[in-house]
Amino acid sequence: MSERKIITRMAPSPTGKFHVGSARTALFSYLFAKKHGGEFILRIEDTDKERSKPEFEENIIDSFSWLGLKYDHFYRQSERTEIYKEHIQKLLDSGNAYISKEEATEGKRGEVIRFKNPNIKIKFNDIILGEIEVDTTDLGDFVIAKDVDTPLYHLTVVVDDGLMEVSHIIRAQEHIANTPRQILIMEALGFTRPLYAHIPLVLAPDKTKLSKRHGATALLDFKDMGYFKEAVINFLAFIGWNPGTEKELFTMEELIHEFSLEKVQKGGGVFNIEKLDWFNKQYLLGKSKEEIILGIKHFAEVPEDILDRAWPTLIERIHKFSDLKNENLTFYNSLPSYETRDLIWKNSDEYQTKNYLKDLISILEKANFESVESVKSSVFDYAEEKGRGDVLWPMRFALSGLSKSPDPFTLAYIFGKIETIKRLEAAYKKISEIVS
RNA sequence: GGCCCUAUCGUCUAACGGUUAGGACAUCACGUUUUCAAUGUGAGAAUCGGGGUUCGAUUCCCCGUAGGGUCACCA
Repeated sequence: MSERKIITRMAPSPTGKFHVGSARTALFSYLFAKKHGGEFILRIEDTDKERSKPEFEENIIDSFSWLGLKYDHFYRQSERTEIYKEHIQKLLDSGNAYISKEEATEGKRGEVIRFKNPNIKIKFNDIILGEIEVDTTDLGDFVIAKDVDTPLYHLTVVVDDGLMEVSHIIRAQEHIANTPRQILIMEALGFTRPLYAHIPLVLAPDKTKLSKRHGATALLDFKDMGYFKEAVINFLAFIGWNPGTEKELFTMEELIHEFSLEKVQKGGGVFNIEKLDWFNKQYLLGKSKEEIILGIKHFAEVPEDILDRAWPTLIERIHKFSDLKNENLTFYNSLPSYETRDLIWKNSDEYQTKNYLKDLISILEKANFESVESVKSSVFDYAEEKGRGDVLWPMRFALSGLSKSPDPFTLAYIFGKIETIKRLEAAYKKISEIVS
């Protein structure tokens, strides 16, 4: 359609932590540019001196770098005041804007610069939504700057998109209402009109726009919770877009290759954290031992020496590393404390259990602890003979002290012979006390 | 309220006029299992309502209804 070089941009304002919804917008913008061999711009919209904060700009930059969204150009609007000044003057000179005397009230100045609204109908063709027509009369003569040195959003956006030759404005649907007035300014300034693609909103479970009041919404919170960036990207890409095939797992490269604005949904999509967890689990399963151990160490305290054997078990029941915090893992570090009676399986009794424990100790003293399987094979015949639950439950309980835990063979393998025997002996001693 | 947008399982979605309306997440059941988890198999679950157009509408049009966005000297 357009023969212009493809240039997209993400233009966040540093007035809060970078949001997952914004991250999704940035991702789409990035994917589209890269798919077409174009450029992607990150532009910090910090004209509001009161609300803009350096730490939020830093948060935006960190967010981009975590996700691996590399931008080809970086701008900061606060450094472009002269440029805006020129254009405001141009508008003033051409009669498209004027200095307006206002009633100076609290927080408002007595003089602002307003755009002279021609009161026409503006029609634009949104790539996702189709044709949209709005009568700009309702907009009135809107304010574009407080004074020549203090430009406001609509003016700066138009000037920058024009000067930076942005070809496709890909932004959230909440900006639809802004589009007509920006087109008005754009035409007054003589810039080439870009193409628009307003992408659907990311919604909270209550179907309203996702915001701070809906729990974790800052992108980097997800990093802190131990989610993988691949999972977050994959998940975010699937809110409002899908490839039309049944493939669900996509790398960034594959997304770049497959992405198209035509397949973007019109309506908003709920941020379904359970699906994110599922994506994360898929990526977790594909991670290297080193990466996994690193993640585990970050969120849980498990003795270094058993990690080498315990890691596959530790990630079995989690979706993301922070889930480890909800697991009871203290038994890995020290001898578990438990009620002696809990050692006894269903219909078994303390006398039998005591004997099982004793036999288990002698069997395991001769056992091979090379693998889970070798432990299992040494114990299993005995367990079969006496009753699986009767033998295996006390063995597992002696090792973990928990009614829910990994199986006894795995536990024994993780702990090794010495620690395993030690725990079984402790259990034997406990049960001996109530038997005698 | 004005303006604008949207509408398929609970959720993310497929279908580009003709399908037993497909998949995924979640849920449930069953199998496996000493427990939990994992895993395997299977099940339930949707076209907002009403009119058209058409031989035929999830699909196209209109009207309702519902939901959302936006109405700053913020971005």
